[in-house]
Amino acid sequence: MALQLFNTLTRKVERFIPLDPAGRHVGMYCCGPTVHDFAHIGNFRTFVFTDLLRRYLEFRGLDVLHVMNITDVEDKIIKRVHQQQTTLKDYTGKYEAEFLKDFDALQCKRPHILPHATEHIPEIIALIEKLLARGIAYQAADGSVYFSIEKYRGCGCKYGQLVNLNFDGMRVGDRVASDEYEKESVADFALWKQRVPEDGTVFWRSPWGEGRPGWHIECSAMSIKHLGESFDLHLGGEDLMFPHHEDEIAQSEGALNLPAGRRFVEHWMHGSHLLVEGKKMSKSLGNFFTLRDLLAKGFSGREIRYLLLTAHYRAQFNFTLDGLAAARVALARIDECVGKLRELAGAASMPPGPELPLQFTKAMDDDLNVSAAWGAVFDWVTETNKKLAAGQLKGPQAAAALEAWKRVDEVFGLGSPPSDDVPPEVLALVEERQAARKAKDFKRSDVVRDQLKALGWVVEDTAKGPRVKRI
RNA sequence: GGCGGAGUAGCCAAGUGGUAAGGCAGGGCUCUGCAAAAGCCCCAUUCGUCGGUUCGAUUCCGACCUCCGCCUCCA
Repeated sequence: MALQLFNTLTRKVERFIPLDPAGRHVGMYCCGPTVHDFAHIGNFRTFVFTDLLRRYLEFRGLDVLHVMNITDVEDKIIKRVHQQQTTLKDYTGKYEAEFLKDFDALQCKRPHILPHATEHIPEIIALIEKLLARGIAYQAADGSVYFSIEKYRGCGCKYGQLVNLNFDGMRVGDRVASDEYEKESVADFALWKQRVPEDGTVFWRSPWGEGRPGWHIECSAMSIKHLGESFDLHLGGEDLMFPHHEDEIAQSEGALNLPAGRRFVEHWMHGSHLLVEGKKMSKSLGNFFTLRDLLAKGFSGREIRYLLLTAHYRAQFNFTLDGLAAARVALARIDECVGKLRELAGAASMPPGPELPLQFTKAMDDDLNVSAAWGAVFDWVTETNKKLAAGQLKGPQAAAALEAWKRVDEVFGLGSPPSDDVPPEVLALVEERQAARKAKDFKRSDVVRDQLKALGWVVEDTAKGPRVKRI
């Protein structure tokens, strides 16, 4: 079977075929964070999804160039920079660093390129100039430059590729109507915003005067620069479909005037939102968790990653702490099994057992069906545990099983659980308990076990002696 | 109002025109001094509701109900 992925352009699951004639290189652009505040785990759901896709493409032998932008200029940022009397760079630098820290904690692979909007002003200006030259953009009386959807359509281009648009049926927000009245048409959007006093020190020179880029143009400029005029994959959260991605297509295809049959992006994919108590997690509703909130509750980045990876990317997913607790237990089951294999395998080295990777690939080829993939993993865990319990696994077989898991985990990216550094006082208690057990003083040994529990450790008596684990 | 998505056991969640994967929780047993871990067994005659097509539908079609998202900054 071949890899199939859902494409928002066609609303169908399609065979994924790279543009590269050799079928090897894949260009992948992900809409990254706007660094105006701490990101919440709803935001990170999308990044974990893009990480999963990248890793799976690599697992399938493709050579992925992964680009994720950092939006470091935007209305909210400008407002806060002004309020806090700081500079754009200081303000966004802080949140970018925090973002990347969380990104790493969730064990996402760093994109190969992390372009910043503010570092691509010349490319943005050049793109707008192309649109003006083609007559698709215009400078309005307020000095800002807008994209004309009417002119764009007049060029034979289609506006409304990702969503069905029916402007008559749309509820045009008050904000759009009152705020940007200089536009020729309500649906037109800003490419370059004329500088206003509230912008403070945040502005760049342009052929149209001082100002700053509109929201959508940065992604067009940066993706074209780093991935070319036509590339394979563009990803983001479902809320970006409209207007952001629709406008990106319009700007890019409008400016590039691509030959017939070619398009800006071949394959668009959108991750569904994370919900909290059945509602969208968002800053404005205040019902969000940041990664640091969850870390403070004692959960690890890898447990959160696991939870986010158990839901299909196109399914809305209701985030709850109960769900996270259940995920912790499920993950521990895998860890327990893999840990035993690791112990048995020792230094033995074997090629991977074929069954798990085969079932895994079958599941993931179907538009990243992670539920089926986890089903394969847990079937494998049960099988492996059975063999372990029966003493049927020797070093080489354990090594082969372990290698199979490693292959799969290159995609899931869970890695090993952090190894426990057992404090001396805990070790002392373990020894004391063991001595009591030898002396058949079980009352005493149970008291010590309770003491260990109070310290946050469980002790397991195995054939090879006692073993402690952090609770 | 327009557009899109979803309703499967206590919870999470796959799936198929031929009779329901997996995880968590729960119950019983084995192992254990007792536990833990692991193993074995049990846990949806049923897939929002009502119709239709069919030999047969949870899976296809229609209507309805409910929920969510987008249409406005937003992953």
